Amino acid sequence: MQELPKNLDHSEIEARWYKHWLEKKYFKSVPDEREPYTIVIPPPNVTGVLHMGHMLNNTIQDVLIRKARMQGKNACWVPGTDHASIATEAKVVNLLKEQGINKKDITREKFLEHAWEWKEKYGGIILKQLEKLGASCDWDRTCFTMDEDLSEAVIDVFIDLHKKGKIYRGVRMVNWDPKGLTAVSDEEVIHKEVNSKLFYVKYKIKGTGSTEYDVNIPKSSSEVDDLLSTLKTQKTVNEEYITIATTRPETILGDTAICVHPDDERYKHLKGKFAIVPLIDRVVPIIFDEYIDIEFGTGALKVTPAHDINDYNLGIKHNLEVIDTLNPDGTLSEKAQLYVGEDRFAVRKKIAVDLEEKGHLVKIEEIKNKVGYSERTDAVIEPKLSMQWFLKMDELSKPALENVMNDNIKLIPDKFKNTYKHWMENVHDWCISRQLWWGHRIPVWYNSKGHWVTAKNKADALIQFKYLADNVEKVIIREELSDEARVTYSENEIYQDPDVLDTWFSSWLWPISVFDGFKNPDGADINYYYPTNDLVTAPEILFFWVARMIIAGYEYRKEKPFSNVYLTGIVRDKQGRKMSKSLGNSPDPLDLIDKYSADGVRTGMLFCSPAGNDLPFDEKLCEQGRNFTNKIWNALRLVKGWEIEEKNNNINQDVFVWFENKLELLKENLEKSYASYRLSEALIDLYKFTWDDFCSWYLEFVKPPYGEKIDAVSYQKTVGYFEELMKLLHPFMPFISEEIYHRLNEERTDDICVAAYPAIRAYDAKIIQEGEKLKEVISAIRDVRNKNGLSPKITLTVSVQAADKSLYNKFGVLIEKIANIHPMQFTETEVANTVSQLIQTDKLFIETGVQIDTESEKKKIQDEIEYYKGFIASVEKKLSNEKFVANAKPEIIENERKKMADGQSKLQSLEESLSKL
RNA sequence: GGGCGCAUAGCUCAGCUGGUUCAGAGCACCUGCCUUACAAGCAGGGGGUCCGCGGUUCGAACCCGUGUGCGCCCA
Repeated sequence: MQELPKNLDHSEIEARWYKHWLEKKYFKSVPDEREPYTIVIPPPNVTGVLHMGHMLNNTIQDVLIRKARMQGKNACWVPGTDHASIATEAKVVNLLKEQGINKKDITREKFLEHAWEWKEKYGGIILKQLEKLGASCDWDRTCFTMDEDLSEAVIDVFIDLHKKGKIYRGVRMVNWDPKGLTAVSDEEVIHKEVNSKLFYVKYKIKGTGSTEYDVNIPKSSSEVDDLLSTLKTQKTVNEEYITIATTRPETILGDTAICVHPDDERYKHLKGKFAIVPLIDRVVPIIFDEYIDIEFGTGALKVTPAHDINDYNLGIKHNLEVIDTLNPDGTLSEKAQLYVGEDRFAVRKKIAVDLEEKGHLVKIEEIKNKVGYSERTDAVIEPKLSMQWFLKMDELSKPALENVMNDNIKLIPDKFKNTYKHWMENVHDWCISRQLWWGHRIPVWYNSKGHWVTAKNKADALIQFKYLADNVEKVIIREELSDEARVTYSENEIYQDPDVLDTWFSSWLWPISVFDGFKNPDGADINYYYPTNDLVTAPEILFFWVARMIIAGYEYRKEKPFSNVYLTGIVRDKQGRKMSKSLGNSPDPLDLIDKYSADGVRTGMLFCSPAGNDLPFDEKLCEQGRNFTNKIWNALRLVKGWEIEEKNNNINQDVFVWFENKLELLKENLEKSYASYRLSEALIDLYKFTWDDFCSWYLEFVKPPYGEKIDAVSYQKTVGYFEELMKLLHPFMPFISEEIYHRLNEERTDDICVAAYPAIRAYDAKIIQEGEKLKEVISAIRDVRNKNGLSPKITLTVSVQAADKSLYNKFGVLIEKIANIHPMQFTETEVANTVSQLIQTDKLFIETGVQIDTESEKKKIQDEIEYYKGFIASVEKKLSNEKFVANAKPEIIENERKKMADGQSKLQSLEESLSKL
């Protein structure tokens, strides 16, 4: 027998087994006659490094896929990454900046070269890290959203949806970074609370107040001043103003309405009236909308549709003019009329002075408000209107809603159905364009007049243009074709849209495109693997990604992309904050694996993560996982340390029966947990079973006394159980289970990774109950030993009073061994000077060899008597309640009767003990 | 502002159709052990107004209403 080290070197076995599995191609999947079980990975960001969220997410996927593989299904887990336009482009821009290269100074082609170079160098890191976790992906199938085939699918889908009339061009408010001269996504805007000024500005109501001042035309500047002061102080009787509050007075120049709440008594009389914008005298309507917060400011809002998203929406609703008063660099444009070319913040100061001078400024308040800053340039974000591409969602989303609501696609946990429904019923059109270079370039071509066609490439675009031109000519043949309408095109004239598509516009095709389902819609792969089985992802992208995959699935395959969506929780730190790179509160997963082993971290993550619930991460959980691997390892050391003797004394026969039944019960429970995706529960059951039932009870039962050998039957049985346990554990702890499996039988050539998952057989609940009672008896004796400060080395004398003696006949020898007692004796009466323990209806009398503290023993028994008296009374009350007897189910009444009988029997027994003391 | 969810031991959570000697697990804690697999361990133990209030019911941690406190999503 070889000497096994006290602790297991996990990094050695992890490297060795992962390599072995790869060599054996266990993770590889090709279509065959077996039932497929498929998962597509939520493609991590190609710039990403593994974080705790990935750990959780991929551990869950690996558990599911490994179990399916062992169950004989054709398990296929497709890995890959997405190109993450925004994040990657930002990374590359920064990298170039470090090299002294400014994105603006190089061509698009050159930039993309750098980007690809970057991707080739760093893009695979996260997938390599997944291997460390033990992820059993089919690496041969690794995909990237910008791979040739996947890209083609994206472009084809754009063109197809455009043909179907689902894609259109429209104006939208974006987060504009005036310093970086680009739109940024919502995620890249940092909202900071700052001290601001709230300017109260009054606008005159048109048609009020006298314009017929009886004054002379001023002839000198001093006369002008006089006149102004006169006008300022002079209150014209019927002159009326409406006062608004704003933090951004420079946007007044773009105002096209004043809005108030329809229920606001202060302004009801202004219906149908107009206001005059100060300084530029633009006449704008006063509109009424329930959007207005009556309490805020004056209850009147200036509406600037070009520079605020809410104002923009009001503008659409009330058909307002949109006046964009800003240039891309944050200076005021010609349309502002005043301060043209000056910076927005300089103008804010100036305009305040000018408004004051003209008598429009009522007051200024200091307030705190939130202002968005660009994550990259720290410039104040400017909401800005720009032309974008949109996908119409109303029709497309219908099957996606329906098939989730009818559970054709199950969300786990199903509480997310509500959220999903709410979103899908209020779905907005999807803005699919991004002002970036890295990504799939929009397949739209323009001519110099702004006519456009969708086409896969320039040659195709020219053909499209020709077709368009010919048809325009035909349609307009009778009239003179205006120069503007005449479609022109030439190699040099036409150019492609500079924008790229949203990254989700490629990842929504993922479950189809990874199986080549667009180019090869009737291919072997797509037909076999689609629809996939389970998708494991985070609830935060339920809409961004999951819903859109479902939409694409029904649009392009007329079929769901997956049957179950397991929504994981968010991994949080101890303070409840989401773990994130920017907060720096996330441990490095690879360090954790190093410290606690992959198995340890996997179980640590799963110990505490029911589906859909946040996971308050604590490194202690990984430690617990590691300790679990250590426990298993040491169980192996024990078993491997036994010397075997070729004899069969049947000594442990009843132990085997108990353990086998208990094992079947465990398997049944595991199956229930798996079926409802309660992986955490399955793992905890396995943990408890392995630690308690197997290690603490079973192994102690069959362990031969010191210096003795074990009989061959007990050894074989033990090895068999151990192997079966390892199979059950393998999906959760792939490395140690494989290692143990081989250590238990060093000649074996098969691997647990592809071993058959144990089948469930029937069990006898009575046998299990008997086992539990046996444990109780042993624990009771240990308890007495502990409470009386008796060393485990002292052999105690125990008598038992029991109506049914079978348990003691069966397991007496075992109890004697485990609890270190002399052979048990049966008794019909109380045994004097002993400590008694009540086990169900049996009574143990334990001689401690020390003087019994009668008083405390009495107290203990009296307390129990009190408890049972109360208990019996409550049961009695129930049983004497006519309504209970009339309404409750028969088995429940029967159970109450049994409770009553048991309670009475115990009470009697306790009273007997008391009287003997 | 609209929608959704949560509240059970010090912590994290189970408690599946309202009914077991039903209030449970893991961790943490306390006591005793370096017992020849494991101190990353062994044996034992204490600990709860099931958030408050009201209701339905023979019976409520569980169902309904309401209050409070948290969280998330959308605007």
